[in-house]
Amino acid sequence: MSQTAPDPRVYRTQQLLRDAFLALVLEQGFEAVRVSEIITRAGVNRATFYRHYRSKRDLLRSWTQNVGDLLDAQVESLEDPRINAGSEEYLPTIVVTIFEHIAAHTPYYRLMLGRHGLSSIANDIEGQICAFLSRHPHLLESTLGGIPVQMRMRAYAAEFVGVVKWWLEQPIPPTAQQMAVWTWDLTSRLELAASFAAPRVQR
Amino acid sequence: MSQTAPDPRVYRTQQLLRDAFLALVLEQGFEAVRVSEIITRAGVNRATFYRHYRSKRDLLRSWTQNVGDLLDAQVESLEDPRINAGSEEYLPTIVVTIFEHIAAHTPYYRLMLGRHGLSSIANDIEGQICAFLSRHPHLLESTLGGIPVQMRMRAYAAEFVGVVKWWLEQPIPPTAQQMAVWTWDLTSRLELAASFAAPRVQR
DNA sequence: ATCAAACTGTCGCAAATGCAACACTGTGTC
DNA sequence: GACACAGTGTTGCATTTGCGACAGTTTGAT
Repeated sequence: MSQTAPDPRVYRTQQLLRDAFLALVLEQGFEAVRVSEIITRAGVNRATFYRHYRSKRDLLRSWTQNVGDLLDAQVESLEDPRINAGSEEYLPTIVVTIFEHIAAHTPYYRLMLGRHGLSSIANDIEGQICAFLSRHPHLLESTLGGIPVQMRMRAYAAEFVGVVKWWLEQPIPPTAQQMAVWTWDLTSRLELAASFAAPRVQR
Repeated sequence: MSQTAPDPRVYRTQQLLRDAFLALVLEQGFEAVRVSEIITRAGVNRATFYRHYRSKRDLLRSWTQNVGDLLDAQVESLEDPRINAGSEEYLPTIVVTIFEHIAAHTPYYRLMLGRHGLSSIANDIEGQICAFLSRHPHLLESTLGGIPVQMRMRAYAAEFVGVVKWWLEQPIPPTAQQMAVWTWDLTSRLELAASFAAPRVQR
């Protein structure tokens, strides 16, 4: 997991470049954006840009990387991700944490998943989610009616991305807590349905 | 007129420091704000702060200086400040320019003139306006019923600051153009009243 | 009065950034 | 093809900023 450099100057310039990049992509689309435009709007020198990134695509990769690392770090810092978050029903804190993470990075996720953004990246994000699930196996029952774990991860990832897309479109979005509850309910129902259906599939 | 350094880094840090300073003064008042807080919130190093300013008061002075210089530059660039700005009645472009300038620096002026800001600075600003009027004598008739020019400048300055304060308080403020028209009307009426009253005062 | 803690202001050195110049690539025009 | 033109990467050197350490000052508690 690559650490964001602790030097405030680095943080600043990267932030400036990302802000400029975000605005430009929303205005013109990813392909049309030029490095020159990014650095002009960010007020950053060309040489500085290339000291951080090799291209605009690399900027995007790096951004995704960092946001992902942040989520990982946040999750790692949880004492026990399986513990109830305080609501009456059972609900792992990790689910709430994830939605809070998205809320904290709304601009990024709106860019990546929104209708006018880089929705082509949604696939990558689903892949990242699968990787995330692999790193946190306690989120899934280890076996469930013989359905391959990989397939279940893909199903959950797609479902999750869809829900998040919907969330990001809401003018008055529900809280992260509320989203976590609903999403957890959904997931449980999926698992339940699968556990009923599985025997028949297995014959 | 001190120039703002052309180096983007300088511009950045000064902007960061001003933003942090503005927020902190509005939260706690000028006296309570500490240099440590400013630099922490701005994400700027202590040494850097002192390379630019000698104290928080100096930061304020410098900011005022810069905003004033900007206004001056804008006015200097006008071809003929006396020309009609496009409305049907006579209205010097310089008046519109001034209100547009204030609109462009609303945060600054709200801080300086607002109820919860540094209203103690209003005096300094009135002084600056007088100096500004001195540098642009075409804004005043050279003689008017024997009333000392200095006194008339003070009157206009006070009236102007009062109007601007009102403007900055409006939830849906009138446009700069509209403000210019109204203010110009007011001023004209002042000059007119004076020209009637003056003979009697002179005996 | 004394002491600790927090804040202020300054210093030298390390790291990041800006700048100007350069070669290189594509792109369209004649 | 020849050409101008705009955009891409790279390099050496100047400037700005961050960092850590330091001494002096203010503040507040005992």
